[in-house]
Order: sequence, then C-alpha cells, then structure tokens
Amino acid sequence: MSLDKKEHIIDVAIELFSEKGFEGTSIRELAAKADVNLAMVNYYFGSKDKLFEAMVEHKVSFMRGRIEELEQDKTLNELDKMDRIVEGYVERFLSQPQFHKVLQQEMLVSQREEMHNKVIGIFSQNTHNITSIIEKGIRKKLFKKVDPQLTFATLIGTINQILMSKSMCNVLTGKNSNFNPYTDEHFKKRIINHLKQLLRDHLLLH
Amino acid sequence: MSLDKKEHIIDVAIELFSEKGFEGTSIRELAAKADVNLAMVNYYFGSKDKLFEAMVEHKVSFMRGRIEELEQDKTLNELDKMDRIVEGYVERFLSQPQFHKVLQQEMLVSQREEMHNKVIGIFSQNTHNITSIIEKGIRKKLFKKVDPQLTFATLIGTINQILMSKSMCNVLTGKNSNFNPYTDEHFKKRIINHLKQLLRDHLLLH
DNA sequence: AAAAGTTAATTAAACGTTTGTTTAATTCAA
DNA sequence: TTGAATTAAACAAACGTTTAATTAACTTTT
Repeated sequence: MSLDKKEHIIDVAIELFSEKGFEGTSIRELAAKADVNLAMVNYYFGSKDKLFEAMVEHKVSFMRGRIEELEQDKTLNELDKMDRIVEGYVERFLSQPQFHKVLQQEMLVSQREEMHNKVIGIFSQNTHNITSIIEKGIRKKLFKKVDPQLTFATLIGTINQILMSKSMCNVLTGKNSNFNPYTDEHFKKRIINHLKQLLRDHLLLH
Repeated sequence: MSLDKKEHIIDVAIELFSEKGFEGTSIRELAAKADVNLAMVNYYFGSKDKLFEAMVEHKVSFMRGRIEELEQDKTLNELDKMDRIVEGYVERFLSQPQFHKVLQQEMLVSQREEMHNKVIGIFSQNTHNITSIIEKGIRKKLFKKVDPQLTFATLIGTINQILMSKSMCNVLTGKNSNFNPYTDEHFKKRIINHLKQLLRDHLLLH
C-alpha cells in the first residue's frame, strides 16, 4: 500500500471536493482524475466517508499546535501575538485554499455529523486560544474593551470570505477572472496589512 | 397552480438545502417534508436545478435596491451610511439565516455554474456600491486611507462567519448548543455594535 | 539463485440502491 | 366538458460498494 498513492488520492479528492462539494463528487470521477482504479478508493480508505475523514485527519495534523505555543510565549506582548496570528492564518489559508474551502463547506453543512463536529472542534480550540489572548490584552489595559469573540469572528471571517471563491475574490479586487489571487505575493501582503491595521485600530487605545 | 404551495416547497427546500446542501437533498425527501407528491416538484419547477434557481430568484427579489438608494442619499454622511449598511445586513442575514447559508454554499462550490455566477453577480453589485461609499469617505477626508475592498470583505465575512453554523456560533459565544443565536435580539445588537465600532475604529481619523 | 508459496495490490464486472425525471392514469375545478 | 392538478408507478442513469479473478511483490524453502 504505497503511501504516495494514498496521498495522491487525497490531493485529488481535495481538489474535487472544493470545486464540487462532497456529495457532488463521485468516486468514479475521483478515481478517473487520480488515474487509479475505481475499487482502489474503497480498498485504501474503506468508504467515501472514511476517505473524507482521512483527508481531514491528514491535513489537520499538519497545522496543529502553533497557536497554543504562541499563547504561552512570554517574550511577546498581546499585539505582537495578534500580528503573528494574522501572519500565520493568512499564510496557512492561502497555501491550502482548496482544503479550507472543504472545511468551510463542512461547517456550513451538518450532513455528516461526525465530520461537522470535528471541524467545529478544531475551530473551537482556536477560538478559545485567540480570545484568551485578546482578553489578556484587555486586562493589561493594552487593548480596549472590545468583543473578543466577535473580533475573532471578524479575523477568521475576513479570510474565509476572501477564500470563498476565486471568482468572487477577483470581483472583490477588480482583477480579471483568470488571475489566481491565492498564489500572488502582493495580494497576500495586502491581506496581512489590512488585518493588522484593522486589529490595531480596533484593539489599541488611542 | 397554487402560489402558496410553490412557496411552501421553496421554503422547505431552503431548510433542507441549508442543512444538507443541494446535492445532499433528494427530491423525495423534500417532497415528503413538504407533504406533496414527488412528481409535483418537477411539475411546478421543471427540474431540481430550476427549483434552485426559482428559490434564489424568489428570495433575492425581496432584498434588492436598498443599498443603491442609500448610495445616492445626500442627507447622510459616509459614516452614517456605513451604519445603515451594517444594520441592514445584520437584519437581513439574521432574519433569513438558512437562505444565506445556501448562498454561501453556492459561492463555495462552482458546480452549478449558472447559479454560482448569479450569486457572484449579486455580491459584485454590493461590493461596488459599498466600496464606492468608502472611497467617497476617503476622498472627503472623513475616512482614513483604508483598503475599501478588504474592508468590505471584513464586513460581509464577519456576518457570514457568524451565520456559518448555529453550533459554531454557540461555540464562539460560549452558549449551550440548543440555543438559537439567530432569533436572539441581544445577540443581534451585539453583532451590530461590534461591526459599527469596528468600522469606526478602522475608518475614522483620530 | 531458482522455485514455490504467500500476501498484498490491482482489475473488470456486477450488485443493489438511490437518484432525478417521465409517463399515463386519475381526480379536481371551472 | 375541458384543462389543470395530483397521483402511483415506472424509467434509465448514476451512485457507493462488493466480489471474484488476476497480477505484482515479497518470503520462504530448496
């Protein structure tokens, strides 16, 4: 059981799921695009549902732990931490836009309850960590008395909105439709600058 | 062909599509829940795809035009206009959370291209109107030189994020899972206050 | 090092369901 | 009596999944 081949199937699955949704993607189409036999998908993963779970598991394991570390860090103040969080999120989301689109779909739809709850769980952890950084900043009178939870919703919501669709993103920024905003270094910096400035304006006393 | 019955089918469709997605909802399930015969859906709408289009058409017609008016209004300054926009958006989105979830799904997925483009089109119009209000505010030196497009992404993204899932919203706000945030007046005001304050902080010179 | 044996990988074909849609018959209303 | 509304039944196509047979890769035995 070649690990490369499993990964390759997962990669193709992310591509198709992000474009067409989970239910909108058939195993036959997936197998054809991945250039493997139809039966191999079930042979490797057991079922379509389990392929989905394996996909999430595989990708999520890549990106755990960094925020927890940051929260504990004592050399940085809360504004620095928020800057790092912005950079980390934008970096991560733009480097894997398709996967995060799949996660967004799963948040929206509560069809596959187990997966839905898993995604909510990941989100929940991040919510907790980041809001507690904001709350600490408020206690230290570094930040204003903002709404920590909705401020987090703003941060993650902005990135999700940008990620939602390439075409919508190009409409938003006035680029032509064959431009790929997610690979553009200038656009990445533009997002980071916007979010950093937004959080400064909103969080800092002045 | 009773109009009530057509509307009733559309209402049930919104409910199911928002929970299970378009592909995840079968016409049989829909007919059963709406308490009509299976064949009636195709008799009324022609096909599942056309039911979807009719649903979007029906709901979108409800909410056109208000932002255009606002843009032209000369009695309000740009900050007032932004306040009205926040109120209008939050009001509208929270009053029809399921429909807006369906729109979000359609933005994410480019499976049904015609519908995808329609939703992008609606979004595009709003983008144009609101960014031009922000730009006007900048020209009049009422606003700082912010990024108008990403500021709009922040506004709409925050609301979409909150709307994304009831369970995620309750995780975000620390409520228990059977609480319905979308019908809660306090929560609505909380969102409006957050967004107004956020925009003030971000837009106004100080 | 070759042969035999064993497990894993791969395949084409078929399975039983479910899907969206259509048909043809029937009921209802004007 | 005519046309629309409603129904149960059937349709073909597509779906996820399984099967049974074949090939490939690896181990053990000679």
